[in-house]
Amino acid sequence: MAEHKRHLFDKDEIDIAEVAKALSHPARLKILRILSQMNVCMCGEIVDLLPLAQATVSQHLKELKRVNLVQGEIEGPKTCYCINTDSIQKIFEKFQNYFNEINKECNRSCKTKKK
Amino acid sequence: MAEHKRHLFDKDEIDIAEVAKALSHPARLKILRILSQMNVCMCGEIVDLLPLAQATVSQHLKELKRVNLVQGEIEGPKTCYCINTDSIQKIFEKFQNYFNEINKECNRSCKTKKK
DNA sequence: ATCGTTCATCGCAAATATACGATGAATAAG
DNA sequence: CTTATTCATCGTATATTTGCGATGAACGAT
Repeated sequence: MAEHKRHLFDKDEIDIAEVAKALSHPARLKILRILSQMNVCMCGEIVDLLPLAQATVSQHLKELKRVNLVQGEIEGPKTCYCINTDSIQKIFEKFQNYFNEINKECNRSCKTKKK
Repeated sequence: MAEHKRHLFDKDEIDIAEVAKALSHPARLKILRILSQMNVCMCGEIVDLLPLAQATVSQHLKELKRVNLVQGEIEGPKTCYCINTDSIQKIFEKFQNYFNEINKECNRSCKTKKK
């Protein structure tokens, strides 16, 4: 009786919501920043830069991979992570479109009666 | 032992994460769309357009107000909701900056070794 | 004053998310 | 083969989110 109704919405909204969810934790935002600065990097390096345990960071990375913001490739015992540039570009465009849409026709907001 | 570590991150990341969280549910994305199309509108109208109970919609509206995406004004027994245009503009700029930042220096991603 | 409408909030149940220690898989090095 | 390193995953505890019925507050209309 909770978190069951997501399916009842438009695919568009569900998709954007998924990405927003992935971006809804400071640790994940920071991981993306780290990855964008460090080029390719390994999980351990990220762990060293965050106040979180290795298991937790691994979970956050998994979530970022799930929505395609990040890609990881196993290299022997290590795993090499990096930003998924193409995907991020597309994702950002979706956000941009959404924001444009909800910001378009709003000259007539209730601020007119605000005072 | 959970959801306690948010405070340990940069204010910047915490702020963006807060907004992303508000945008992380399809119902809330749809509510914003509805508000942007209907000009000002009352909670009841939104409830009619969503597959959710009134109490639930009210909660979602509260969350959207919390991060300033929406403003609401009580008018007698009704409450008039509308998009907070100015605030949305600022919020979008933050997102934009963040995306630009993580997308900047990534010519050197691991796709080079992808194949 | 009473009634109906509109909505916020409370209290609860269930689902998810967050965090971590422990374990195990995979490989490199010895 | 043994060991050390790196990481994913499992299991678990706790916190948060989602959803709703029930209730009550605020007002307009009668």
